[in-house]
Amino acid sequence: MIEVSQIETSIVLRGPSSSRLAGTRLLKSHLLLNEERRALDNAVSPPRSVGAGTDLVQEGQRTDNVFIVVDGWACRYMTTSAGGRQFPGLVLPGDIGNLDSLMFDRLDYGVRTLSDATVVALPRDRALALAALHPGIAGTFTWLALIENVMLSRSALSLGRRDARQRLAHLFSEVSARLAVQDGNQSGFEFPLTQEQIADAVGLTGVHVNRTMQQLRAEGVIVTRGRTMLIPDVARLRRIAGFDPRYLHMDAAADGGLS
Amino acid sequence: MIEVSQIETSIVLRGPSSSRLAGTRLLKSHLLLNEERRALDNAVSPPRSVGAGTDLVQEGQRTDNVFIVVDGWACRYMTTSAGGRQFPGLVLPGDIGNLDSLMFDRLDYGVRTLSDATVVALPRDRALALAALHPGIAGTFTWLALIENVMLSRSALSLGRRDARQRLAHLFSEVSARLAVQDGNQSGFEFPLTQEQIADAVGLTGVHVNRTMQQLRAEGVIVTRGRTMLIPDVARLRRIAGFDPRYLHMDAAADGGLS
DNA sequence: CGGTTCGTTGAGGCCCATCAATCTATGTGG
DNA sequence: CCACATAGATTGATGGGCCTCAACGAACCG
Repeated sequence: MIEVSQIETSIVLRGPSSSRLAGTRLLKSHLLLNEERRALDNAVSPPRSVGAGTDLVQEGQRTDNVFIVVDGWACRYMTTSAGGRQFPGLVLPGDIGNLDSLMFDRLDYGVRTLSDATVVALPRDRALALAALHPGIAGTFTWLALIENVMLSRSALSLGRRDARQRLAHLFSEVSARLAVQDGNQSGFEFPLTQEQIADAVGLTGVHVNRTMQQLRAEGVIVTRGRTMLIPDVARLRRIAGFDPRYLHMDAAADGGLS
Repeated sequence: MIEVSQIETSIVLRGPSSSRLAGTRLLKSHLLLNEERRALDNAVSPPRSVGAGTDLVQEGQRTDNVFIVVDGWACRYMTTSAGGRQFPGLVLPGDIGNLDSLMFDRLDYGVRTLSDATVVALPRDRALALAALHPGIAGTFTWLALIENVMLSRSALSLGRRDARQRLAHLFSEVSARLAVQDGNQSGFEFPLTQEQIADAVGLTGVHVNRTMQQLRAEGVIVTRGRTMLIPDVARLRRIAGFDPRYLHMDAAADGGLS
């Protein structure tokens, strides 16, 4: 929060509108020049507040906007014809909901808020125009897409080859790792997902998620109080999950980047 | 094949070396100018022939090259600490094996050939330099990354919410759809995967893949002869799989793109 | 205080994993 | 040309992890 207001004031000096993308993963890209950051910020719509459970984009719908969830949680969701639902990804505060809309006019998943959220829209044509003009912006888009790739690949390993206990441990590991970058390194964090929604994220049933989380609680691996989760021993959780934070590429400086 | 030789000759006129990327998905990008196509072709290493089962990049290894599988099949593979193996993606002829290496110096998966293959390497620094210089190349990289995103997301739905029969149908649907673009629309195609490898792709056991494929054969959904597969009724297969080819974004012209 | 959402618990069953053996095709050396 | 080895496909028996169905409890809310 402190960091956010700092960024806001520093940008207010430059343009007529305060920063709408402050704290966003897009703006945090190390590939961006400050000038490009400002250009992105100006290209984006005014923030909109939406309630939990509203569709930013419906499954299979077409859209011309890339939605950035400045605050709050959302999910990408898909459904089978039989009614099964799966979240291919969670959208955490500051994340982009539908980067695919940068290139494709139709989305094969939907984006829905899981909590009250404030959202900002980046029109595709403006995004593409900026990318064509600014190499840093273009590089940031691939960078963001590749990070999602990494998370989706790891998720495939979980869904395909891990049991319920490990899948849940992996989900909690990933979420805590992704949040840690934005919130500083706390061991407790907001986790607004319903058990049913957790089930949709890890490919299980709500009932089984319940039983498995009870087991994890009994072991002391996780502590839940209301909608907040606390992980007493992150290393242990990660050991259970087989989770290696090194491949999340959150600290971009450690990677090759533009070199 | 006809198309390939056309591209070759048209490029031979321009540069000293014949096209190394002909027929490759990278070169087929609709975002590319011919000048950019030539630049990419010149940035790439000479083709190398490798046998089946060789690692282009080992799991968790660092590399400075993006490998393009000009011919033959490969897979991205990951393993759990318990020894479970999962393919987050198949690399078909003309596909890029490790696009992630464009931005990250360390890969969290490995890339291994599934058949004899000829491979070409694109050094990261050269790729990034080209991307910074040519908007079409930069856009192509995001486009490729986003396509992989789509496939990974659909795979997540399969792994999380579909049974063995549907998963196999989905795999065969996707492979046939991806191949159709390159080979013309045939109903039969080379499918060099072992049943064990199919199992690694869909998150099942080799034994169960065997039984389920027998069922699909008995129903006449698929016909296998040696390493070639034939799908008598593609529509039926796709119905079983819940597969919608519209979201594969193979015919790029139909999409928004650069507009 | 009735309704709704979400968490929890129990019973029963199925899909798929596991283990292990057999069969077939292919290749190799003597 | 045959004995042998190996990789991959096939089959059977058994068990377990997770699903399904169903009910109940708890928290929240107008």
